[in-house]
Amino acid sequence: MDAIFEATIQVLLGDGARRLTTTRVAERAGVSVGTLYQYYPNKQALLFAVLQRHLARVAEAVEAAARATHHARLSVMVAAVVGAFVHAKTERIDEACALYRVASELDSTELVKAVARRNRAAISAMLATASDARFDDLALISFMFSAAMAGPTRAMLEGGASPKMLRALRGQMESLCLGYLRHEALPA
Amino acid sequence: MDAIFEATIQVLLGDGARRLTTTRVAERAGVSVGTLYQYYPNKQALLFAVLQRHLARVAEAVEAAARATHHARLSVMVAAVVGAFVHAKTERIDEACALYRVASELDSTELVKAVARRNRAAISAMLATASDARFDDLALISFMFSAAMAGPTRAMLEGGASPKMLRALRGQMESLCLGYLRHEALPA
Amino acid sequence: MDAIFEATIQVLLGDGARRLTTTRVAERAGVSVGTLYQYYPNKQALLFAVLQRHLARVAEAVEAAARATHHARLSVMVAAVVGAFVHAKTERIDEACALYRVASELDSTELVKAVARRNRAAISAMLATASDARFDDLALISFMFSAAMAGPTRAMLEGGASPKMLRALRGQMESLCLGYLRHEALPA
Amino acid sequence: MDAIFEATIQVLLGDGARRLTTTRVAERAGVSVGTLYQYYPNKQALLFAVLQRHLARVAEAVEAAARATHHARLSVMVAAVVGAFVHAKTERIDEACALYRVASELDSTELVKAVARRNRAAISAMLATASDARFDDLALISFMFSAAMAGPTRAMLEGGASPKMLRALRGQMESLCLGYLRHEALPA
DNA sequence: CATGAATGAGGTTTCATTCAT
DNA sequence: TATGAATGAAACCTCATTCAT
Repeated sequence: MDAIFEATIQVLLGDGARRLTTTRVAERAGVSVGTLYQYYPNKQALLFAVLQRHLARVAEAVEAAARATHHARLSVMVAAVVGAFVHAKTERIDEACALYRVASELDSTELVKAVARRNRAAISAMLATASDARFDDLALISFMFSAAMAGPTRAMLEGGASPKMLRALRGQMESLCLGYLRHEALPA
Repeated sequence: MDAIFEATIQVLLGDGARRLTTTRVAERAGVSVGTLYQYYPNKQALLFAVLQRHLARVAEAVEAAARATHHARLSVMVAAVVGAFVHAKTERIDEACALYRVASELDSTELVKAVARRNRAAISAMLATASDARFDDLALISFMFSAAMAGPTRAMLEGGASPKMLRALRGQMESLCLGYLRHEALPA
Repeated sequence: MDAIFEATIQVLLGDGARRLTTTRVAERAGVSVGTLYQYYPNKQALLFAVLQRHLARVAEAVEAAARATHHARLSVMVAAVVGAFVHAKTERIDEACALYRVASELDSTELVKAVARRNRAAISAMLATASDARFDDLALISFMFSAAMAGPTRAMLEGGASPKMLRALRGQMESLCLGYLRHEALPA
Repeated sequence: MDAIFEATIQVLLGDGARRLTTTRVAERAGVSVGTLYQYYPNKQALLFAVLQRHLARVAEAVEAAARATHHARLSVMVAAVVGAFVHAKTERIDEACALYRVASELDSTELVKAVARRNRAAISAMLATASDARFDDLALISFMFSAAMAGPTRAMLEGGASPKMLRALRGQMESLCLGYLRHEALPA
């Protein structure tokens, strides 16, 4: 049920990860605990599902942006991917923010890794077709690219971003990533 | 007591955040729970202390590196700060890794913010003296600098870094940060 | 419905008494829980019914055998009753086995007592007509007779009877009961 | 703690197996649930321990009686073993009675089998030395002997034995077992 | 009649914390 | 000061039962 999903995020934000109990989530969702357990076999499964949906959305956004800019110039690629990433993370800013707090409660390592792989694959494929640059170790470079987007985003969300900074974020991240890629591009 | 400190990290790494109980920590430390409670008034305080020590170390390393390179060129500054950051995080790699897992158990936001401020202040002060560049919004730029270091480091530690990547990390991070700063430097 | 009956026994055997839930029984029976509750007002009633049918069958077998051997000799009586008892218990060996596990879940004392009374009454009436023996305290003797049959049968079913022992059981039980009755018969 | 032991039996008798909850046991024992769980890691372990102590006592009584009558005559052996068994079961009649109700709640099959083996071994060893009888299949015969004691005892305890019957039980059981053994003894 | 999602009381278990020794 | 048994609130989860469809 979708109400349970939303309730989980709300409780996470309102009460914190430590106060997130199945009972509280059910209450907030307006259902009984029993009902919650009919949809999710246990607490971990619930959190896992919430995290998964969020990560999947972000990954899809990145993949779409990457696919759409194959064969473009670096600056276009970076603008597209960074834009998609920031937008996906920011669109449901509460969700993203809340989920940083559960990822560690959870055996989510595999899930996080899998999504990270997906992102890197999309980025690698994209960069390989750049019209104005060529790269040596695409695995390493796409890893850095991803991490370079994740770092400031996380810092911003966790820090309680000021509106001004949030607006500035996208431009700065483009600068960060583009600067890096140009620095690492093989000499023509 | 220092044994309690170490025990906390060991338990965190061995059993995970969910299994970290005061009794288990005391056991691992070779003392009784009662003793543990004589040093730390409650579980949160213990975790807080552990997190604080780690963050303080990193902050000190960054501050020292930043102070040492006042008036130097950008590339020297970046090399120093990135080197100090990576070294501090990597030196006690288990500790760093373990602590990512407690941040959520804890109302550590304030602590994390405070340390982040410290880092940014040090970096701002440093960048203001760069011999070969000048910047407009130092607050924003030092924020991005910090976040650009944190992102790949975290990704690497959480992902179970391969030795090869770990070695490559430092160079890549220099590239990332230096590329960014040059891109953002005001035209001479 | 008979499917519910069978399902109950299957669940009991397959999953144990602790795992026997109304939902599981309904599922196994291929109906919905709601339907189950239209046939049995509650879980106890279901178990009660299953136990009752089993006990009734055994009692009927014993009664028939007893009635059929009125006025016969002791050895004939014992052979008939033991044979009927063992056959009835063994015919649906899974059922018998399963039911030992619910007796405690259930306030079945009264039911068990009532059936025991029925068995003893039939046996008493039979023994009173033995052509070659007379007894003093028929209530006591028929109690012992019943219990002497029940003991080894239960031990065998609960212990997971080896085929060899199962075959031997009937002869041994005749020996047990006949030896007892002859020992207790009043001197002619 | 012994209070928990006793409380378990009392709750079993007073409230029935279905009402036996860890909370209730702790309450009755005058301790907190937490304390209960410091002595027994879970509910099953508690019940298991109670059952085990009872069965061990009975087995010890049977073994002692059997050992003490090696080389005696059958009638002496039977009197000793039956006497010991009935006494052990009757001494703590409430305990014995209560335990019939948990044995099935529990994965006690192995325990029960092990104790049964112990009893049969003791009885076999004893019977092998009888001065006035020899037997063919001692495994089978000791199985029947044990079961012949268990049957009436159980029937009596479960049925709510009348004092008169309880007194008569021992004599009747001797008669039952002795009659059987004589019937099965090989011809001299 | 049949269904099965929803309910929620109640069971088991954990664990931060205290305090008498 | 150190100990660790005792505490009990509170978490997770189950499952008999109901009732709108």
